[in-house]
Amino acid sequence: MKFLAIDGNSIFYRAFYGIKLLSNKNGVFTNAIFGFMNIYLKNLADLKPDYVAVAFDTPAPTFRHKAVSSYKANRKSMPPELAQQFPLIKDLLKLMGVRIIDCEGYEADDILGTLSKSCTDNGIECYILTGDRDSLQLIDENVTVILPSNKGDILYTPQKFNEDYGFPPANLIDLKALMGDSSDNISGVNGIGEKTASALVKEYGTIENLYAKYADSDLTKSVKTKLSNGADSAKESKWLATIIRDAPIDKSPENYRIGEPDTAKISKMLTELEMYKLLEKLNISAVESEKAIIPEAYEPVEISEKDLTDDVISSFSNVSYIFDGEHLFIRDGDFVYKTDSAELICRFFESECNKITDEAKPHYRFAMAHGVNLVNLKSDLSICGYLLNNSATDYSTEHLCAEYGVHYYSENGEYADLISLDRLEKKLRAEIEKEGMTYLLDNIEMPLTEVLASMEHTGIEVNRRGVEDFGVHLSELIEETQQMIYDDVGHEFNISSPKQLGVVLFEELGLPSAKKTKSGYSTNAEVLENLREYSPVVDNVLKYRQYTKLKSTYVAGLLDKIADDGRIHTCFRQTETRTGRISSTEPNMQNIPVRTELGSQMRKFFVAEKGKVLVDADYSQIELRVMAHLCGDENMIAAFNSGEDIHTMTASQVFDMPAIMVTHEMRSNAKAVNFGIIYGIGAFSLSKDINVSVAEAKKYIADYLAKYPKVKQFMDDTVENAVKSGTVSTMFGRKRRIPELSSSNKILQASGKRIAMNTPVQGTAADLIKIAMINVYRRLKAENLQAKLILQVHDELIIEADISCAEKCAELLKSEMMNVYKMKVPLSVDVNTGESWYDAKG
DNA sequence: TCAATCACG
DNA sequence: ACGTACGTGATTGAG
Repeated sequence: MKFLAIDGNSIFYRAFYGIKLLSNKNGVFTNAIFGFMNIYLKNLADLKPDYVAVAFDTPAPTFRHKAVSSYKANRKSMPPELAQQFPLIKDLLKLMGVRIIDCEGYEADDILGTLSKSCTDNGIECYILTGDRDSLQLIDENVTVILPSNKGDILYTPQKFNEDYGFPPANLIDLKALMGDSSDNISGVNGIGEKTASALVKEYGTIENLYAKYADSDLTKSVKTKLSNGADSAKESKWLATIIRDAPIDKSPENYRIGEPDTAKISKMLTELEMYKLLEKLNISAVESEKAIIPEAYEPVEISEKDLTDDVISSFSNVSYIFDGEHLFIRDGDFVYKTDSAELICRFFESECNKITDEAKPHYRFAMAHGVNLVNLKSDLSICGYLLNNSATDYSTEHLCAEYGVHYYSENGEYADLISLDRLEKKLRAEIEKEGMTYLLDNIEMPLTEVLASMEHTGIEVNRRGVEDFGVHLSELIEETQQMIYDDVGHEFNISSPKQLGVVLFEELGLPSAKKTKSGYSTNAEVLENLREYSPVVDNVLKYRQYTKLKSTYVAGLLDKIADDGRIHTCFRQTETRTGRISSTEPNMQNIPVRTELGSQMRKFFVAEKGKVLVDADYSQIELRVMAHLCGDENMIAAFNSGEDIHTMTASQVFDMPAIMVTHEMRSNAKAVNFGIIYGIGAFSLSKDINVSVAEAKKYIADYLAKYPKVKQFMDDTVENAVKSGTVSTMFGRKRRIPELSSSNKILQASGKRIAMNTPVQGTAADLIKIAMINVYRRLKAENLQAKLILQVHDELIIEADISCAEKCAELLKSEMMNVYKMKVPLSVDVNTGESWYDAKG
């Protein structure tokens, strides 16, 4: 028989600090619960105990016999994010049939001490799970202590303890009696540290034995004096360090037998906490959870399978379907139709019936690859889920069902997703309507999916030879630079390892002010930039970094992604970002180098195919214009209406002088402030950015906000609103929850405020370009132009157009982007045409 | 798997 | 007193 006794407080603390802050959509924090359960479940699986107890310190401890231990020393400063999780973990454990135990006036480890003794008395194997090494004193042949750690748990048996400490576990309290423990307010013997204490314990065992013999021993005079002076303290310390083993608690192991879990309540609780991973681990399906929430949503669905035919397809009016690229299932009421025939699948996609599905982009890709149109797709549930909660990572039907309390028909086996779709869709639609996002869904996100699919499908041509040659050139540069670094340093090392590089720069070469540290020296570009004058190595390291970045991420990375048609087909992700932007992966086509001369060469290899050109258009300062529109500041609007360079105009207005008097530096500083405004400005960062004192930066910001009072008004209102509602939104109703605002952590709060200021601006700009993309896509199609939209880079769109219609496309593109929405300031668009992306960038 | 770094808007 | 601007993705080294 096995007994698992857990120090609840200690493990819970470790779990909290070991896992980044997590919360559900109501702002209830869950990271400690998650971490605790991970540790608990792992040990449960490993040990398979018959009995389990989780001991907690009493909420208002009155420890009569000893000082508070380390984590309790911090009790006053226990963050509310952790404190609020205690009742939850206790409830959860109880639901899992685990007994929670505490005892007025006793610490958790006293309870463990008592339970472990009781186990020994009853011939039961005892395992103590704790993060507190104090408990190691409880180890004996019958009692094992498990210390969880990232590298795997450490099991302390008497043998293992002896190997580590060099004496038996029972003497741990003697060690503490001598060396003390500041975190537990145990004083020990003054002047005796870990080394001496350890040696003494190894030699004498207990302090009683030590004090009986030390006077006649060959210990040094100094040690003898210390021991003699500290005799009382040693005795007191030993008593303090000794864990109590007869606390007044229920000592009968049989009363700690693991009970039956209440799965219904567990799944209800974990669903509310949005802890789906944990549900999965517990092997409790989400089904039971929403049965518990809204049982009325569940009605059994009887399904008859039929084969799909043309006649059947033409009879559809509203259906849901799933498609994995090969197999199509369609549900029409009580009937499920399936087929693997590409021809029938295309027929279905083309048919007029209204369709809902889980994730539509691949379906559009399939249709395009087969030369047909997927029409009347009304709802993509992954996108619905994204609009309702853009911080999730999983928008699968099963997940969404769990989150929104819809029955997931897992009892229908392979049809579970399919059978669940229509109910889920109704629920999500209702939520979206409630949140005012129906327009956003129907008129922006849903139509956009097809546009993105088309862009992915078309792809962009790459000059493979050019990239390869560039790679060879880079290899030469890398080789040269590397050799120069090795020569200067005097030996070889891995320049790409920040750790090794840090040692070389700051220890071997002795470069100054290794200011920034965090698990070592910081060696980022900003730090190195300031060290250039000290050694030629620094400059070469910066070069090496640039070359290797280009080589590995861009040359090698892109070559790897060129498809058989000689083009790159990136994946645009529509449910990824918190602000509403789209992202690009495999490869990321939104971070191709442009800011440096060498890097921008890469863009020469992205080309139009023969007989075509690239038409590139980008918005200038769209985010600042959105800001001007949103806040309605007359001065800022006037600056944009003047049509002059906005940063110069800003400088002119803020410094109150004619534009012609604005110096290069003034413009550049004004530009930095303009950027800062969009990000939720801070004086410190601005000062670093434009290299002035914090005080000066402060003045810049103050002057700016004084000149543009409605900007300040807008920021204040937005933040105030965000704090009240926990949410911000864009012009088109896109929402973002900001749980950081309800954190007690000031830094997180401040970050939440910046997010609140930035998201409406960045998000609205994202909405605008999405609308423009849809309009451009439709016009190219409607006007039958030999041209395709192929890339989007946040404020930039690229069309590959037949030379014959390039001019028309340029006009169309510019006009659709400029006139996408009537704003209080004009939207300015620069458009250029060229053979390559490099050329088309003006 | 995570941290550090750096590419983009 | 604290840490220090918003949003992404890919690669590398190291645990």
